Amino acid sequence: MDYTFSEIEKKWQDRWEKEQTFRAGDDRSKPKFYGLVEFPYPSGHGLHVGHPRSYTALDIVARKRRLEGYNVLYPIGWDAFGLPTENFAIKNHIHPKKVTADNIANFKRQLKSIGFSFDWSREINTTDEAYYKWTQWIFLQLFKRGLAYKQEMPINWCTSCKVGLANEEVVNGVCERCGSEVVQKNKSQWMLKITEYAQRLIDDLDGLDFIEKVKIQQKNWIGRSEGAEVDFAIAGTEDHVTVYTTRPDTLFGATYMVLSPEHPFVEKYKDKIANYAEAVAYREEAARKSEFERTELAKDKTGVMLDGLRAINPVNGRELPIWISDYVLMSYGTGAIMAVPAHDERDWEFAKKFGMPIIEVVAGGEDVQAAAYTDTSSGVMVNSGFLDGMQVKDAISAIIDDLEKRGIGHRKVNYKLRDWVFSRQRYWGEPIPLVWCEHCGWVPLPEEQLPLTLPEVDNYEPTDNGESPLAKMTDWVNTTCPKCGAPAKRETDTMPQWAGSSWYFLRYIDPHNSEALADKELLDYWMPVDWYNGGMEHTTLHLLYSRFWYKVLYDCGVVPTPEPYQKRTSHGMILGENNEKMSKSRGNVVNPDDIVASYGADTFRCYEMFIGAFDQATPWSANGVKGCFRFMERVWNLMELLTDEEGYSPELEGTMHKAVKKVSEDIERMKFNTAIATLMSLVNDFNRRGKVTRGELATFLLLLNPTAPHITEEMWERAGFAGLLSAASWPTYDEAKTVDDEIEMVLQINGKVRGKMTVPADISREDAQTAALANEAIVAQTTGKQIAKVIVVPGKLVNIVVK
RNA sequence: GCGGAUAUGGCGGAAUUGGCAGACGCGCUAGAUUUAGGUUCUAGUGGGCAACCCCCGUGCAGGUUCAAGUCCUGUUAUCCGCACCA
Repeated sequence: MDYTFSEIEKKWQDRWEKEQTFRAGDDRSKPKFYGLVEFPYPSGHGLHVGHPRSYTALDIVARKRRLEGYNVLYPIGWDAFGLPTENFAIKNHIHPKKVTADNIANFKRQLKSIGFSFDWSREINTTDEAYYKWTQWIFLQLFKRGLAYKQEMPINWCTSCKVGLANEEVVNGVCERCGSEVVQKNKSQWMLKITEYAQRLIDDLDGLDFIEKVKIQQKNWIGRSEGAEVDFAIAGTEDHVTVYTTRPDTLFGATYMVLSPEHPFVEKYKDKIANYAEAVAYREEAARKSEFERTELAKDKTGVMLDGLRAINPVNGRELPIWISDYVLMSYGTGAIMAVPAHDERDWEFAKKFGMPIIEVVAGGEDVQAAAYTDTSSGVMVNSGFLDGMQVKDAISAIIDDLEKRGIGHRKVNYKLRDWVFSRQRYWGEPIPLVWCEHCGWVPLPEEQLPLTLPEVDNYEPTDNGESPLAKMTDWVNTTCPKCGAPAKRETDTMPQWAGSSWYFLRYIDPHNSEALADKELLDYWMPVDWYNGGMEHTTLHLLYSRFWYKVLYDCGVVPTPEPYQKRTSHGMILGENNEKMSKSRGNVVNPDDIVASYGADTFRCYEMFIGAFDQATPWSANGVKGCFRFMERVWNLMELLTDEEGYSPELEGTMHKAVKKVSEDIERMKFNTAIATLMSLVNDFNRRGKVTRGELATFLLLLNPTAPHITEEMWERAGFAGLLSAASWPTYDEAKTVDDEIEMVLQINGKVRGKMTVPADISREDAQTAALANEAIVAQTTGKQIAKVIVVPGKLVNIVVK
């Protein structure tokens, strides 16, 4: 009988939809499982083969959990606001709303063709008014708690298109579209105070089951460092400049100071700075560079010494020259550093280039004139007054105590994490629900006026002065102050795409609620998300942003737990056949539709899981897909080997119990490739023996079902098993039956395999040693040699050491 | 630069604790079946050797150990992220 996968898959997909097989239930007495995957951005390119890697993995987990008796929530939706849609709309004169609807329809068709067990009744879309009403509501909570504020921030500005650009749209310092120069332009932007949550975002990671690299990456991104702020007096003034340093112990080694080119002192003391014009020119040059370029260590250090401005080292009264240089960033610390070239690589390079003195203050390294001595953990202080002779650790405490006593410095914890720039000068995003009133300042819209909808207009193209396209829509912009009733203007910037995706997992719980973002009791039942899988590239932005929002909602009493995701795992990228990232320009893109059409969804799902280690990048292979298709055919042909015996036959009993154990454990560890390998071996065993019993087939179909749901349902039905396979129970195994009575032990001489012997599994050390020494192969090779030692590893091997 | 990872046959990968390196799949070779084969089945397949024995073999160089893909030291190469892409 032919394996007619397209008919079979259509049949079961229709059946599941009709019977609502995968709808999350209301039975709150059952244990719940909330599995989450990152909802897609519905781009015009359609589904990428990378999406199903994540979706199939958690689909397998979700299906297994249902078979294990859990009430499972496995939802999907659309993260539909965004730049590409807006740019496509502008270019082709189609409204972004229409573009979005078309793209979603296509994505939905594709996802359905793969047979994911999503609860489609909970589908959400971040661009729906009923959805973004609550995105706006959350923003208002942030605003009311003082976590949203306005600040001048630089944006990328294309001098020719006269439009703000995303970093991605800036390629080598020029505009991606027109090739013109891009400069940094200051604009007042809404900011969210994620830094206020920095410590909690670090601390609360401890209780979570996140893969270690995610935790490490988040911690490094937040970048907590302990150090001190120290005031350096400006010579000839009452003023001082404050620096942040993690190495206050090296204060005696400071030989100059460096300010960020944007540091306010450059303006403040422009009259004292003889070469002010040169400094301004340098600052303008720096403005053209991205932060990435500026901090690159490999590049040549540049800078300008401020002629006429000098600082005084508070510990020894020495006068220090003040420089500006672009490797010092205004956005970190205080925008000013003390330079200790002997013990900091960047300072050392700078000092070498500009002939600044290098003074050793920690002894124990090589010659500091030849290279900076930075890892000073075993060093001892020298040339440092009262610190001399101390260990670095003690010196840090001693110097800070001294500075604090004198009132010119104090301990300070800094975070690399910066506040979240929340404004976008774009049309296709959530409007920010605030009104500017001359009398009252920024006034939030009353909650009953939400959602503040995006005006439906024909012209959503960028303005030529850097304002959002909404700024041109005067009917919409001009309003009255909700507080005093005077004429007022709406905020015209919109929210970034991150907004809608920062809380979407909450909406799935109660997607149609018009009174709250979700019902409290339902939140109590379903939260936290039990298992969230997504890409590593989201670790430092989306994952951190959504943890931040969730914590704010927790502080507001809206959600029941301090953390949203109990478990976070991550999948590797699928590369093109040539081992490069898939992209249109490289011509190595694989379309999921083609695979489903040629081989079926089950083969596609199976291959996506068999392709390689789940957490690692792997190239696509057309031949690999064929291999999985052959596996499906061999599975299908098992029907011809089916006998009417119930249960497992004795010769395969151990194999069956081992397979159940292996597949069950492998799915939990996301070792999908080895789970499938086990199932392939099982089919080989059935074929080798020329039959499969009903009991064996039933177990096999259950184990394969999460991976290949259609073919297994069909075979389940044809074999006459009761009900839907999706409603059956996951098989169990007997640990005792996974252990063999007899095992093969390896015999080694000096660590090299020289023979094998079959012995009872529970053989004692002594018996194993005796049997090994009596073994023919061993006797032959040990005769005439002296046995120095015999090592027995029970159940594994005997190693005989001879001289 | 900072941060995160990876390196095993011709290829994707396997090897939960240090204990038979190469499971499973692809590809390849030979044979069988088939009107045909880009179908299916059987056997073989890390390298060296005619062959058993044996020797070599997990990026590279050292080390620890009865035993190292796995642990330690050093080193090289590649990939991913870097805050307005999602």
